[in-house]
Amino acid sequence: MGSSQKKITDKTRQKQRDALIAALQCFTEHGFEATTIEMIRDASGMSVGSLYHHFGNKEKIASALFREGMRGYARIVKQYATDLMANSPEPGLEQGIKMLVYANVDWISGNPDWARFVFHHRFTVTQSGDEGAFRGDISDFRKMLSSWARFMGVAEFDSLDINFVSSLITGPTHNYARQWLAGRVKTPLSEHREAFAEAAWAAVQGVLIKGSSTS
Amino acid sequence: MGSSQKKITDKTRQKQRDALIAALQCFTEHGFEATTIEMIRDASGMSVGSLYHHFGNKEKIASALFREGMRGYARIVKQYATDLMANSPEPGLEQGIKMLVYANVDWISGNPDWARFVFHHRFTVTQSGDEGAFRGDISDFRKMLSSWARFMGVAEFDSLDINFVSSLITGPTHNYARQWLAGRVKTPLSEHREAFAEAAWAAVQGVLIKGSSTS
DNA sequence: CAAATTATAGAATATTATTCTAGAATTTAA
DNA sequence: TTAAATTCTAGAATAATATTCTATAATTTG
Repeated sequence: MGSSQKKITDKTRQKQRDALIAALQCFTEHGFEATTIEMIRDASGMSVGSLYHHFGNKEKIASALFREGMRGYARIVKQYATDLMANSPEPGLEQGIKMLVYANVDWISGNPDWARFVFHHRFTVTQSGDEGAFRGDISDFRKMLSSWARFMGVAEFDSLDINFVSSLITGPTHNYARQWLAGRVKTPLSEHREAFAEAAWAAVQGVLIKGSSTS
Repeated sequence: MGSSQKKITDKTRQKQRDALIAALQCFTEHGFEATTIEMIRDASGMSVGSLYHHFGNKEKIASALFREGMRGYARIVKQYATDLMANSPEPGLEQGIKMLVYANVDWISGNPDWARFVFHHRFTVTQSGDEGAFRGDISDFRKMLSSWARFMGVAEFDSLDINFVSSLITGPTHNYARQWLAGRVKTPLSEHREAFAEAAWAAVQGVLIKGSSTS
């Protein structure tokens, strides 16, 4: 592919970011379907032409937004991991897993609009347009998990499907988060922070003991 | 509201069902956004006028589809619960919880297109149009869970947020299912059937022991 | 500074959802 | 059985919306 690298200055990058925030507000308020380009134009102050110049089409706006959201998510996970390593010289698998739950709960609680959008578009976006762009972002968490396990010498982990294990860890949190973000449950996700961490650890222990779920 | 009850014959009900199946195929193949009314017209053999006569608009087609999907899901859960009661006179909480996981895994595995659609639209649909219509459907599972717990005299359950507990049980399964349905993981959900059941039980035990997660 | 590139604007166009009108099929009620 | 009422079908007409296009302004590069 002729990757005709356009020069993008910092100022325009910031404008794009602002436009994405405006778009996110629209999506949050009206949903993706219902927001029109016109609405985004209004909210962002950009012209239709500029929006299309920068993003290509509505789908790609969502795509860019998704990637931006994932970057924020990856950032906090990395941060928490770093902190854990700094504070405890020999963190166990339990600490590692709970840390992952905390990072998830905290990011979602602190960035509900981003989280709602990311959850809702993880599916849609991935199968359309510029996939390659965020291939890396998504798997950050997974890679971290497996290197953790390796680092801590949990041999049983190698025989487990990494996707299966991460579902155990984040599944309940994400499931509840979706409900909470959609307003279908009132008790904030954050109130179950500790309980989800405990449950994740218990679940992983459960399969490590039985241990026959090879992939 | 003037509930001007239209008379709906069995034949037309069947036609509607057929149209919904056709719509589901379109959505499965192209995604909701990308499928046009025209496509659904083609696939269903109906005219645009008929489609709008029966469903109202594109969103309502999705809504009807969602409800149809949820009915199928509720049916299998009810079935599994009945079978469990029939086969074991005094089923424990462990059996009950594993049964719920099995029902979920089996329905999703057996109806991937429906599952994909339901997962993707649980959010969208709920916040638009005719909400009341499926208020009941969705909560079937939850109600069953709490009556199970009551039936089995698990007192600790009363102090737990029912939404929290059902996230523990179905969260990992659904999380993995989403990935699998989107083609992002290859190992079929069904291969982890037993492991997810074990994990759910372990997770619930984990919070029951700690038990301080009151709502 | 001049050429080249990138950004902005909004009108023009194309696509798609929705509405509308007329008539066909079916049901209801006598 | 038949006529009125209701429901269904069809596709053209319309409206809403996404996308493209053309022109110009701003910015960067050499």
